[in-house]
Amino acid sequence: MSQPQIDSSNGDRRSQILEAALVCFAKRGFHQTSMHDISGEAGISVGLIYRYFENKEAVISAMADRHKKEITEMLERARQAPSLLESLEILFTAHCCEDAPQFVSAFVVDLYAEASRNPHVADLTRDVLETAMAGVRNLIARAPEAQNAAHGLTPDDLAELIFAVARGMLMLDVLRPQEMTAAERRTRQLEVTRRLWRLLFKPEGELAYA
Amino acid sequence: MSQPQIDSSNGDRRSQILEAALVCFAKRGFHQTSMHDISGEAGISVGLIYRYFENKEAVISAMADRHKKEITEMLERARQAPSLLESLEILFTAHCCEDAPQFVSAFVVDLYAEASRNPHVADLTRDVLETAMAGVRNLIARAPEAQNAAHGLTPDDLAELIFAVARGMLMLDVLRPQEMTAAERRTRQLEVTRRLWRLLFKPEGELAYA
DNA sequence: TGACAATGAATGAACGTTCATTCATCTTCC
DNA sequence: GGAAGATGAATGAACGTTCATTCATTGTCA
Repeated sequence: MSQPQIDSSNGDRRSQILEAALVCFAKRGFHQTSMHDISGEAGISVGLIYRYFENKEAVISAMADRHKKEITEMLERARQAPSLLESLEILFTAHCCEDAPQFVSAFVVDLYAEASRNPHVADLTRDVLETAMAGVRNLIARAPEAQNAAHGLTPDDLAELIFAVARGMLMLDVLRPQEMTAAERRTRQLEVTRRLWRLLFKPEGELAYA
Repeated sequence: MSQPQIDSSNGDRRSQILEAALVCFAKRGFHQTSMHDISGEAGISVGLIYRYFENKEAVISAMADRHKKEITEMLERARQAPSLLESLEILFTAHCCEDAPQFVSAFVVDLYAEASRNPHVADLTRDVLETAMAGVRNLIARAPEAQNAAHGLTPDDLAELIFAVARGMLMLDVLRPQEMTAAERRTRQLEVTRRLWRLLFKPEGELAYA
C-alpha cells in the first residue's frame, strides 16, 4: 500500500536497481531472475530493493515504464528530422540498437512475452506501441514523400508494416548472437530496411533504376 | 541420461502431454507453468510426465521440435503452390494463424524469449528459422516473378524482410487480444502483407495502378 | 565545540511457500 | 504372477518477502 517516497537521492537508487534488473532480466528473463540476482548485480542487499519497489512485479512494471520514456524521447527526436526517411532511420537505429543491443533485444522480446499474460504489463506495452505508432502515422501523413505513394496502403497500414519489420528484426536478432557482431547486423538490417522504406515511399508509377 | 522409450502407444501419451503443455505455456509461460499445471491440464498425474520426459526442459525442447516439424510441413505445402505469392500466402496464414492463434503467438514469442538465454532452445529455434528462410529464399530465387524485381534486394534480403514482417506481426498480435477478433486481425494483416509482397515482386520500373 | 539523541538507509538471516523431481505403492492386462 | 502403466504424497532446494538489527549521518542542546 505505502509507496516508497521518491526524492532526489532515491531516484539514483531506483535507477541503479533498474539498471541491474535490466542486465539480469536480459540474461535470465523475468521469472528466472531472483531478487537476490538483482541485489547481487546492483551490489546491494536484497532487503533494500523492497525499500524502493513494492515487489518484483513493481520492478518489472518500472522497467516497462522506462522503456516507454525512452521510446517517447526517440519519437521526439525523430519528429525533428528534415525528411520522413531520416525520421524513420532515427527511430529504427534507436529502436533496436542503442546502448547494448543484445540486452535490449532480449529484454523487449521478454517484455512482449510477459505482456501476453500479465495485463498490467500488457497495458504499459500497448501504450508504448500505440504512442509510437501514432507518431509514425503522423509523420507519414504529413510527409510529402508519402502523398503520391499509396500503393493501396493507408498511413495506418504503412505504420503497421514499418513497426512489424522493426519488431520482427529485433526478434530474429535474439537468435543470432554468434554469426555476426551486433554492429554488422545493425548495418545489414538498416540497409535492407532502408530499401524497403524507399520502395514504400517511392511515388507510385515512377520508374526506378537500381 | 536414460531416454524414455518411444513406441507406438507412448507416442500418444507424449503428444497428449505436449498438447497440454502448449496450452499451459501459452497461458502462463514456460517458467510460470508448473509440472502440476501440465499434469492437471492433461488429466494425468505429475509422476507420469517423468515417464515420458526426462525433465521440464525436455518438455520445452520437445515443443520446439514439434514447432520445427510443423513449419517444415508448411514449407512443403507452400513449395507446391503455383505462384510465389500463393506460396507466401500459405506460409503466412499457416505461420501465425492456424489452429488457435492466440496460443501459438504467445508460445512463439515465449519460445524466442527462452531462446535468448537457453542455448539448446536457441539451437532448435535457429534451426527452424534457417530451414524456413532457406526454403523461402529458394522459392524466391526460382520464381519468375522475382527475376525482374530486385529493387537492389537479394533473395536473401527479401526472405529476411518477409520473415521479419511475419514475426513482427505475430509479436504485435500478443498485445491485441481485445480490440479485434483473431479473424479480423488475420484478414487485415494478410491484406497489408499481400500488398507488400506485390510491391516487392512488382517488376522494377513497371507502372502501377492501384 | 562536544555529548547525546534521533533518523532511516542498509543489511542478511529467517520464514512460508512453491516447485521440480522421486519413489513406494497401486492398477491393469496378458 | 509379473511387467508395464499410472498415481500422488514426500522431499529438498530455491524463491519472494519480511523484519530485527546495525550504524553512518544529521540535528539538538549545553
